[in-house]
Amino acid sequence: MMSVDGPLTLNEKIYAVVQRVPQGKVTTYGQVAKMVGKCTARQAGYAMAAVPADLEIPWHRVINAQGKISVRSDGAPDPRQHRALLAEGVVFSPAGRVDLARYAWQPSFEDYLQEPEEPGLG
DNA sequence: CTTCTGACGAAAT
DNA sequence: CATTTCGCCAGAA
Repeated sequence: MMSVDGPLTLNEKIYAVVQRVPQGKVTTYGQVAKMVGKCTARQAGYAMAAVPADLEIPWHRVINAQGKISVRSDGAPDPRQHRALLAEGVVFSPAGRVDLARYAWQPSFEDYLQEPEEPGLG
């Protein structure tokens, strides 16, 4: 079991959101961060870099706001991420970018762990 | 305990 | 479009 200081650690919240990204769709670090709530795109990136091999997180569906696969410390993007997306039907432009207007995941209100803004409930 | 490193994004210049 | 600044979690040594 993982130790937690609250219901979930920040990374666990991020993983929970990424797990909701459907096949054939992509999301961005910034989008994940907003859905998690108190989180930044940077944190989402850190979390992706720390995805436990135990968990089955569709981390390959998380790309940057430019619609491109982010490079790792290697200096180049992981080819496995590119292949995984192609296998799901995600199309890349000649520049190696994904059309976010077409493939970006459109989450429902319930997909959010924490409302990013006043939902108007109270 | 300290130090280092690691999948980003928005705004200003 | 390129560069700079800020944001500030988690694991390893």
